[in-house]
Amino acid sequence: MEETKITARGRATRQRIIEATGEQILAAGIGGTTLDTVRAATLTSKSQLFHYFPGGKSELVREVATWEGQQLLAAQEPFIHDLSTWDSWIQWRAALVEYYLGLGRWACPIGSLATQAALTDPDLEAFFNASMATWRDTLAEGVTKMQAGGHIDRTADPQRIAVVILAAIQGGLVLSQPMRSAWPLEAALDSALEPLHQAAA
Amino acid sequence: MEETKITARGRATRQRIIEATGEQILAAGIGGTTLDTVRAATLTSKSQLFHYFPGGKSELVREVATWEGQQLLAAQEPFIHDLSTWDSWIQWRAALVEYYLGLGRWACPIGSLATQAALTDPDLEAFFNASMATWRDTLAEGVTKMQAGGHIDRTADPQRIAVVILAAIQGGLVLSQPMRSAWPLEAALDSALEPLHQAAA
DNA sequence: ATCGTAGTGGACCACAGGGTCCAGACTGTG
DNA sequence: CACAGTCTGGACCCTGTGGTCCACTACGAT
Repeated sequence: MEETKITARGRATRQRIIEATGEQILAAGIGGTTLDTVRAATLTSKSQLFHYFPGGKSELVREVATWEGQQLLAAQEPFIHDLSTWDSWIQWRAALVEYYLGLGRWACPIGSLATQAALTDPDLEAFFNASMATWRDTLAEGVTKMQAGGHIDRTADPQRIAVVILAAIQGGLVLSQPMRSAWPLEAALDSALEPLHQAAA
Repeated sequence: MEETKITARGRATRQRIIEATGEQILAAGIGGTTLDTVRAATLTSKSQLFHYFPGGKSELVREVATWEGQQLLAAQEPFIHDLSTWDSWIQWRAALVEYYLGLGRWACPIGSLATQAALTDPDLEAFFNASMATWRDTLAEGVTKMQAGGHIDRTADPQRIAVVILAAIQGGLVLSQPMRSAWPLEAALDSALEPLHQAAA
């Protein structure tokens, strides 16, 4: 998509639409989010929705996904690109939980979006795969640093540990959502980080 | 709901509808499952759908949820009601993975259903909460047995361990789905069971 | 045999919701 | 100022889909 001319005003409107849609999806799911409710929430018109997202709802959802993905990654900075010490891991964990807390809803924007639409939208599935892969690789990188620093067992597979941590996050959120409490997420996450802690201490 | 008269033939049709709907939901999500596709797959008519599920689609989905819930629990028998030895845990784990494998799709019928519809259907959310609670309690019971048998640390909180295990299952499935492989699930699950193993060995 | 009830078929309805169109207002650049 | 292109409003269309209705059949009981 080579960018067609877009003014500051236009960009703001577009962004407003994306964020409002993201909130609605988080609160009511993709199915519970209609173009009409988005239109109402953003004080826009149908034509604007299609002006900025010619591909319609599916394109809008994909844009929301990339936006939320950026937010999620940004929230973990700068710690996620360090992770060379146990203390850095602690800070990363705190920042992540803080991010989810700020959403006001115990759900991963990316994860829940994926489980809802990946079945029917191949593009979205690919995006989800890519997101998870880079996230996983970044964590694995941190594990490798810990190994290099001699803090933990060097024979362990960083990729595997990273996957276990991600699974703990996603699964923890699944349980936190109905319980409306952070503790399942924190318990799962801490448990997954335990091996790193044990060895580092 | 006092049961109205229902013959064997009727019960069979009803069950056929439930199972077919379950498969479609697992494959295409709730949104991707319409009454028409269910009708086609089961060779029934609209009127039958509403004859057996007067509450319409939402009632049908709830019935599917309870059915899948029963299946999920049944698949873990008899091990899940033992769990007094490490060996029993091993067998339980194998049975569970086997169950998910048999679905042909790396997703938890209960979990994915919940993340899709719990937001809009309070009844379904309550059902999901109840399912998770009993599942969790049953696992916690097993942990308690391990503690009583002196296999593991008695100061650990069984409920917490149970939640961590459930989170590993749900999260592992989230990652297994796009990767189309059992290993994320198995890695997450084994990692969560590690504490039990360590002490039991 | 007949009668009542469960079971079935399929036409039909209503409406939500995604998507289209066009006219008009705003904006910034020559 | 003029004009080109962006931005916006809102009426409109149309398909998909949940849900209703009614007539007809199958079948068990008395």
